[in-house]
Amino acid sequence: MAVTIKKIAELAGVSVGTVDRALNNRKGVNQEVAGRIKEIADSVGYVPNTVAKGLVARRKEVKIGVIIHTPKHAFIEELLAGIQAANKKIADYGVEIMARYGEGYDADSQIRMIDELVDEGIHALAIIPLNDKRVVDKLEELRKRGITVALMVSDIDVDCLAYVGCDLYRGGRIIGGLAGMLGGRDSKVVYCTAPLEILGNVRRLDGLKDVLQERYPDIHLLGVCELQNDDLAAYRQAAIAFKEYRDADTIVVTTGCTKGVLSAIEETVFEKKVNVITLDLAKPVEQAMARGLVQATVVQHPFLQGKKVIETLFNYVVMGKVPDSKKIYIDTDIKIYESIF
Amino acid sequence: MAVTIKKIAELAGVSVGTVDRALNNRKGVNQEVAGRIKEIADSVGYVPNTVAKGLVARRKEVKIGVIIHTPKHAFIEELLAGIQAANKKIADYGVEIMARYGEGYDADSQIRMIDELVDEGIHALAIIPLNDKRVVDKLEELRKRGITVALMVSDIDVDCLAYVGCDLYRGGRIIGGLAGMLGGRDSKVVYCTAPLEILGNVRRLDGLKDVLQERYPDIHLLGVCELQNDDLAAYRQAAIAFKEYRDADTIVVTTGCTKGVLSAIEETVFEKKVNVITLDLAKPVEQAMARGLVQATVVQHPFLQGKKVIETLFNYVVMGKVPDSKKIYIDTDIKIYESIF
DNA sequence: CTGTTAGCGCATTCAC
DNA sequence: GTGAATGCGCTAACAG
Repeated sequence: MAVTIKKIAELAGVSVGTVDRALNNRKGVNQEVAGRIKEIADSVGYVPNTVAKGLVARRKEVKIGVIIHTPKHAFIEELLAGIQAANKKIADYGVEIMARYGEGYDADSQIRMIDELVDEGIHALAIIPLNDKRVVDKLEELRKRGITVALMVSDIDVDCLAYVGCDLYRGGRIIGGLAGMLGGRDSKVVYCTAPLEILGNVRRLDGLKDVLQERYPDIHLLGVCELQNDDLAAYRQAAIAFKEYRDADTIVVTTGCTKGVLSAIEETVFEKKVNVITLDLAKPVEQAMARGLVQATVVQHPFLQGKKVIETLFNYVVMGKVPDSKKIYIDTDIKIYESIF
Repeated sequence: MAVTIKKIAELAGVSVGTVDRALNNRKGVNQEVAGRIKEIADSVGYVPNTVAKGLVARRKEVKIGVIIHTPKHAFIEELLAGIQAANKKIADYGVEIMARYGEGYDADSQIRMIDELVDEGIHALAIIPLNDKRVVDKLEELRKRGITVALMVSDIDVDCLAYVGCDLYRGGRIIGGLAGMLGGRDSKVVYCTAPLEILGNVRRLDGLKDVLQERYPDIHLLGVCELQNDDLAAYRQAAIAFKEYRDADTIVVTTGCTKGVLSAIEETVFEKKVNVITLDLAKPVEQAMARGLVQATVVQHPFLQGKKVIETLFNYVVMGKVPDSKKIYIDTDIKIYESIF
């Protein structure tokens, strides 16, 4: 039987109320008494019961805001599923989640959403942040107002509770490693990326470039195509680009809209057979893997990312638990045909 | 504010006790009343509060037994860490974990451990089962006695709550796919495996063979070395085997004791440069990756496996939640140099 | 068959 | 500064 505040109260010869006040550093306790209580708690190895704490927490409803300000692709759907899963788990603690979606990469619009949620009284916010000074300032402002912020999916430079998501720089390195492994030492690579307004996409590209330079100096990065997050638009842009890069033998696709790009690849006549490396595991990618077009895909576990952001915010806001690290990285893994079929 | 049994009691014009009895299908409730209560609960979308449930559960201490009957390698250490992590999370519910370790692959010894734990009054058991009829029978017996059993790491054919672990057959397929990807269509593969008393190891080998047959018919599986789970012994056995397989160009190491085998590889003069594919991410593997000996490693997330088994048992025994599936598969992923460095 | 109540461990409020 | 009491939602034991 684990030790409770009641037992500590007995041992210290005080009431549970005093123990509670002492252990949680609340005001209104004699310094000496508080010290003695803490010592006793320490010596008996007291650990507060999170379940009971949770039951109590239920009394004040907590609202967590979510802002996903990017087109809704497979990745985002999975992310949302993860958020929902976490929500289900913590609903019993009286936590409510309020989500806002937006398309495009407009900082003003993102800021408007933040303000909306603040008006609705959120206590915490999970956001895929645009890399814009105004957004940074706004998030700093929230922090000052006591609203806890967690970044997800893409990290930017702002002081907040934590960033939860993949290490995208490493993701880029892994892609680079795969390119080297599959394409050989002197292959020619074309890199397709989602818009670089999302800083994570920039970092990923950096990772790739660094690996190529460090470990595969003979690989030639023919070009970088920044594609719109829309299947048709991406298709058109990619089709044009690939004509220019006909001597490519490795194509990397890190956009959310793989479908259009994959079509463009299949319709382009390359000089040799191309290896294709993609990001995540949407249906189009699976199908392309099935028919041998895609050799490997680098997965970022969006479901887990969504689940973890909410859990992190919940643990802090409701349970008072500070995350172990400011960077909560989700693994970046590699899947091949046999991983799925 | 979510709906509680109290509110349902009000709506139905009965007491909370009756609602509790009705919703949990306990005896001693009028059929009609029970039906009405269930209807009301349904219509208002009642979801029991797991936190409150947990607090109550704390009154009767629950014991979960753990049997790890295999040498303690890095994989097992991680598995244990996962079990401990889960334990920490559920200690607040009054759950205690009692672990037993054994070396070797002796079914009698494993059965003895099971009996010991049963004598100590466990309510549930997580076990890495040996594939032996007597073990199967013993586990069936536990089930009949009302002790919930979950298998971990290696699946065998016995009716229990669930198997939690990787799909090892798929793991074998992934290894096969990697071998094909790295070694080329006509490479020569040597496969080193941990003892085949653990059925999972057999399944993994099956997966590899099937993939080679289906997708890489020209790859030649030179030989299968069943190595002991002891670094020195494995080293000696492997060194002898590799002399015979000097024309190999791909070596797969799926033993827990990679260290000995990796040394043996480095000391053997192969006819060409060999690609090495390993299992999991122990220190020796990392180091070998760093110096370019190992190209890829297939990871099985032992930490997660351990965490998940305990959570699954807990959810069933304490919270009454039946797992969604009898097979709870943990992802099998691929890591390369850039995944780590 | 049904209602009432105590209590799981903690936080909070109100007395003192 | 401190103690006592109440309640979070649920289960179990006891009363009726």
